[in-house]
Amino acid sequence: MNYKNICADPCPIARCLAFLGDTWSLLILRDAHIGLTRFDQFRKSLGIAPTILTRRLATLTEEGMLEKRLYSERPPREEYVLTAAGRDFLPVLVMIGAWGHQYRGEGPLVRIQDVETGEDIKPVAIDAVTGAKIGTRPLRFVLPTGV
Amino acid sequence: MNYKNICADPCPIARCLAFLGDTWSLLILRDAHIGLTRFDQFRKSLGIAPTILTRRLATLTEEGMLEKRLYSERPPREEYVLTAAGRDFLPVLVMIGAWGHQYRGEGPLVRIQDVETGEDIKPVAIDAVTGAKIGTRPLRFVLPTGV
DNA sequence: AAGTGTTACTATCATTTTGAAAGCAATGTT
DNA sequence: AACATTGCTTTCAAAATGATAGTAACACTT
Repeated sequence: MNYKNICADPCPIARCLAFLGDTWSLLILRDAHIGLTRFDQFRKSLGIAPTILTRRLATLTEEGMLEKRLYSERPPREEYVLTAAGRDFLPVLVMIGAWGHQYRGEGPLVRIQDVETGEDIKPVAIDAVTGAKIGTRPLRFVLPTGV
Repeated sequence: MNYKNICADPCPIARCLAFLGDTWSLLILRDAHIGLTRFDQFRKSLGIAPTILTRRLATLTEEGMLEKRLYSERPPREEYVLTAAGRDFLPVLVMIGAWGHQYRGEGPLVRIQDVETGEDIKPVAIDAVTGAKIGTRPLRFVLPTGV
């Protein structure tokens, strides 16, 4: 299975992992949600080699998670800001964090707070149709008809 | 940043990506949730090289997402089944799928149905404290005290 | 009993990706 | 004029990945 095959895969999870399935992309998105926008901010935060960072930022931009924005004309400088699609990825990061909190929670841990209440959030994924927590009712993965 | 550093990272997201940040691990977990358990099932489903599959299954087992179970004594044969931690990862996969459905939804797509109602689920991540959808209220990432 | 099939791998080696270090371009600052 | 800042690119070694072939342990069939 190569990149092209994955993109044509009818599974929406596979389509995401086609460009997010690597060591850095999700961490870059995490940092973007924290508020980082600039090349050197990402580089210092992650300790990532600049070659790789260039490539990842380019991919995330092509895939519509980030967009470049000129923040200085002289000298010309660009930063990377989240698009609507990138912002809508937050629930995924939050759910990953919730899992990590439960199963990899030893030692000091970053927490996510609601700014207004000042309390740690308790992320839960539910099915809006039934209102049930995901995982409490049996689910079925359905292939598209005619495949 | 290397593997060890990531594991010691106080961010629960980073701790997950330390062992899930690659092309295959999350796809293997997806297939495990669909019901696959055997080496050749994963291999055929994903088109992954057996060398890599061996390594990924071993890592996922070490990290407590899967466990080996003997399903035949003669000949000795083992399969890989989800642990509680692996099952609790479902919300993450579902949220990734929801994002992919919204932003990579062209063409025929796998859908996730509630078995009892027979309807497609509509996954939403909420904060159980405020009841608000994640992304509708400002959040803050808080470093552990004393760091 | 010999040959064939099944399943879960391992061995080998070429290709691809990653990573570390240094350097560069365009400019502001002193 | 010299140095600092920022967003990269170049170079090359090291590590990961992938394709192909093969193996081990057995069951089943003829």
